[in-house]
Amino acid sequence: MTSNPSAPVTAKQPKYLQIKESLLADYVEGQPAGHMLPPERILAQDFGVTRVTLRRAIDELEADGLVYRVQGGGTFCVGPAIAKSLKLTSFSEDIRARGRKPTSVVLDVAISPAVEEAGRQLRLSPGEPVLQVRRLRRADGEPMCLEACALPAESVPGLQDMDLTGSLYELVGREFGLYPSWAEQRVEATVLAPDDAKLLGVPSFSPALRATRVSYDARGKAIEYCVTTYRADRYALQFAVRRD
Amino acid sequence: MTSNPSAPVTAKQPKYLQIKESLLADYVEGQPAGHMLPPERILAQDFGVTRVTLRRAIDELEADGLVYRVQGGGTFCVGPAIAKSLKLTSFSEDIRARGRKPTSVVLDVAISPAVEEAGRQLRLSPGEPVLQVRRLRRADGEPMCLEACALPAESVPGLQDMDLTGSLYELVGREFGLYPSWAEQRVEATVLAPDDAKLLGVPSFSPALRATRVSYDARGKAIEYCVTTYRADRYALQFAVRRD
DNA sequence: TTGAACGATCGGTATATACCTCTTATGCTC
DNA sequence: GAGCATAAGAGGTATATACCGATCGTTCAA
Repeated sequence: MTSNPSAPVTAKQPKYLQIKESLLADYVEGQPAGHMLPPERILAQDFGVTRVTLRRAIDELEADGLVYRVQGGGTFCVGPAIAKSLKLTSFSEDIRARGRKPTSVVLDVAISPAVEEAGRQLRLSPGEPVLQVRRLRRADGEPMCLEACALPAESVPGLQDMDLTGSLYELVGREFGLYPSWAEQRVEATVLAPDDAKLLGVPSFSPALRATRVSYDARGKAIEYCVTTYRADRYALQFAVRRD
Repeated sequence: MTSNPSAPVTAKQPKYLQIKESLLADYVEGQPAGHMLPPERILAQDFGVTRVTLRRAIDELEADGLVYRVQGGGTFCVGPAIAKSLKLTSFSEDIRARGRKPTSVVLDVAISPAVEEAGRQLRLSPGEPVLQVRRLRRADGEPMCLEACALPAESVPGLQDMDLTGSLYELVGREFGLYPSWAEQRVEATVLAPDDAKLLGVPSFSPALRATRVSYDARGKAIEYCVTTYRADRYALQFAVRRD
C-alpha cells in the first residue's frame, strides 16, 4: 500500500469485497427481480480492476443468493422478496429479526463431567468437564422456549460467571473467539413433560417442537450442543436450504 | 469438440471439476479429520495446471464443507464424521440415505385455478391453473407422511398422467428441466386431524411435524409449494446450516 | 534454558491476457 | 411473414506471473 493519506476507513479489506459491497448498493439493493447488471467487462473497467477480480466479487453475490448468472445472457438480481437469509441464526437474532425483544432467564448453570448425549455429541472424552446452561427464553416477555446448552468447559473458561441472559453466540464469539461456521440440526415434534409445560405456561402434554443442534467451527471442532424445546403454538422454525 | 479419438469419457468437464474429483479420491475420502493436503503449488505442478485453476478446485471442496484452509498453515480435511450433506433433499433421497425403501400412494391429482395459499406462494395470478398432488409416502411400507404438492400447471404439462409414485424432484427435473436451487422451509409442531391420522395409521390428535416448503430455481422462480405432515413418532427432520 | 528474530513455506489477492461457449438480436432469404 | 444464418456480446475457463500476509520451525543471542 502506498502512503496515501486519504486511505479508506475500510481497514484494508480486499478489493473484491469492497467491490461486492459497492455492487450491492449500486445495482442489487432495491432492484426488482430479473433486473440485469451491467456486463462484467464494463463493471471491471468502471472499478478499475481486472475482470478476474470483478468476477470474484460477483461470485460472492451469487453465493449469497442475491444474483444469478446466465452464460451468454447476463447477471440478474433475484429480487427483494427472495434473498432471505440462508444463515444459521441464533434465537436472539431470530426474534429480533421478527421485530420482537428477546429476553432470557437462567434456570441453571453447572459444570459437570461429560456424560451421555452432550459429551458424545461434543466428541469429548468421558470425564472432561462440560458447562451446562438451561435458560427460559422469551419474546416480548412471552415464554417461547426452553434451551439447554452444553459447551466444553475448557473452551469457555469463566463463562459460568458472565451475563448469560443475552445471545450465547455473541458472547462466546466476543469473549473466546469461537465462531460457529455451521451446524447440524435435528427437528422433531413432541409433547411437553409437566415440568417443562409449567415453565412455558401451557398445559402438560401440549405439542412442542424440539430442535437439537450441534455447532462446529470452520475446523470441524464442536462448539456447542443445544436442545431447544419450543411451544408449538407460538413458534415455527423457518429457514432456507440450498440444493447443489 | 476435437476429433481426438482418446477423448475422455468425462464428457468435457472443466479441468477444475476433474481435479476436484481427483483430489477428493486421492486426498480427502477416507482421510481422518485434520489430515493435511499437499501444498497448492505442488498439487498444481502434479496436475499440470496453474495454481489459479488448482485453487478453484479446492474452492469447490471448501464450499462443500469437505476441507478447510488456514493461511500460512495448509489445507486440511474436516473428517468423515462431519461433512454431512448441507443439501436440500427430497423425501425419496432422504429415506434412501437412511437405507430404507421409499414408496408412495397417490391419493389425489387435480388441476384447478390458483387459489389460497398455494397460488400466493407460487406467485401466480388468481385463476392460473395449478396442479395439485396428494400422496401418502412410506418407508419400507410404513406410513411416514402425507404430502400435498402444488405446481404451476403451465410449467409441467402432462405431469398429471405420469408416474407420480417416485421422486417428484427427479421427475420434473428429467421431464421439464426444472431443478430446484434452493427452498424456503417452515417447520412447526401440530396434531393430526382425524382423517390424516387414519391415513397415517395413528390415533387422532397424535403429535405431528408439519413442513411447508417453497422451492425455487436459480432464477428465483417458484417451482413447487409443498406441505408435508410427518408422524412425530417415526420421523425427524435433519439438516445442516451454514453461518456466514 | 529461554526468548526473540528470521526465513522458509504456506495460503490469499491481484494483474494481464487469451480463447471458449452460450444467448440474443440482427438481417437476410425464401 | 416465417425461418434460418450470422455476428455481436454476454458469461465461463484457463494460462502465466507477481507480490502480500500468516504460520511455524530454526537459529542465535541473552
